[in-house]
Amino acid sequence: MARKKEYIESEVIDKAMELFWKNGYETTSMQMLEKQMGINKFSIYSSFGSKKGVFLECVKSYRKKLLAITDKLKDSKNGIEGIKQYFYDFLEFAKDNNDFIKGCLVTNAANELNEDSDPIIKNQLSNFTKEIRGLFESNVRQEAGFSEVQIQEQSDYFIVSMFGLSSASRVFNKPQLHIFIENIFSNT
Amino acid sequence: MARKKEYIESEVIDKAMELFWKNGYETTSMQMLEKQMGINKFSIYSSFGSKKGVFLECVKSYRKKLLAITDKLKDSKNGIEGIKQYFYDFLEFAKDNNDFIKGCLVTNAANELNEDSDPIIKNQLSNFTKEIRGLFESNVRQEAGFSEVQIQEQSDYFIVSMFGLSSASRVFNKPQLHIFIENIFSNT
DNA sequence: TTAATAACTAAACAATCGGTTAGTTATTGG
DNA sequence: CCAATAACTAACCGATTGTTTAGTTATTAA
Repeated sequence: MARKKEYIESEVIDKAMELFWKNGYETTSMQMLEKQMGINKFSIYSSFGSKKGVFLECVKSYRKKLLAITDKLKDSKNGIEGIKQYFYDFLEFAKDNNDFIKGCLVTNAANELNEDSDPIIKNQLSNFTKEIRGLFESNVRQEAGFSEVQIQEQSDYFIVSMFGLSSASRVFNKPQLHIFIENIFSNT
Repeated sequence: MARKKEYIESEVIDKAMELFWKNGYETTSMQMLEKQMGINKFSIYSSFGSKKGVFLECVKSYRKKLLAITDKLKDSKNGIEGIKQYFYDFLEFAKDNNDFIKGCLVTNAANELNEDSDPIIKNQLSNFTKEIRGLFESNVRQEAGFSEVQIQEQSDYFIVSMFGLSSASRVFNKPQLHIFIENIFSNT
């Protein structure tokens, strides 16, 4: 019927993901995406429609990759200790080939947001954050003696710590981030 | 001799600061700066040389404004309790007219950084972070029973929490951020 | 009053932004 | 083998990026 695609969409998305992860949304240009994905603009636009389309597809793929880690968190009956393990697993997940810790793709992008940001992207990132928060909540709930209010407080605290871990990775090195995690969980 | 400037440099810098604070470095354009500062490109360039020049001047001014809060932290003999107060003071400092919490100008900008970022900006932001960390350290040192290693760990923990507070402000509201602060200090 | 100086306006600069499109190349069913 | 179809290349789009510059207006010392 017609010519075959010379690339696999899921593969080029994972390549694009690296860029968004490292640089955020705005700083990543179509030119950079062309180079990194190894295909040209036409192919990118015919496959994903727009830059936003590429990004949202990357978020989807990122979410999928995170599932392996969050599944472990979901299945663990270790309560807050399970969350701690999640933070360590996440740190491994979030580093590139040079041990540079990229933080969380989603929280990095969330940090770019302001009142005027694209509502679709805003919504996607917000939903993602809520999803993780829900996982934290159900784990905290396993712990004895917490009221429903305290459970929410603790979960939000862990979410905010995740943000901190993410932003701090730009300034701190890996051992320091490990100290950070130890400190987060030192009072539980 | 010649015509007088029709603006005061420190005043237009403070106006520019609002933009960088809210939007970060990249997203803030010269066009936006012109409008917000109330002067045109020529004046901006003749006063500050470049966009980078404007930004670095903003960081300087931001640092000055923060001094009022850090001075309180420096003079307090309340140890970690003093740091807690600093976090609350900072939260007040970091909100705009609509109660939107902008986070920290410096940590917001730090979050944009990657390996390829401008080394001058990178350095300025890193120095700033170190300065705050130093303040935290001297406050933690006031507490009894901490080893030198523990003092550094605690200080880094507070710095990272500051990052978290900053990034999280994009997603959370003010009451939740207050809960976050309470949680940070609940184990001390 | 006038010449010198500096701050102003506004248009333009090359480069890049995200996005499109005309024309060519490869694949496949009939 | 050939027409139909879709993926490719590459030039191009208008808009915007940070930055510069030519020309005008205001100020002041002489």
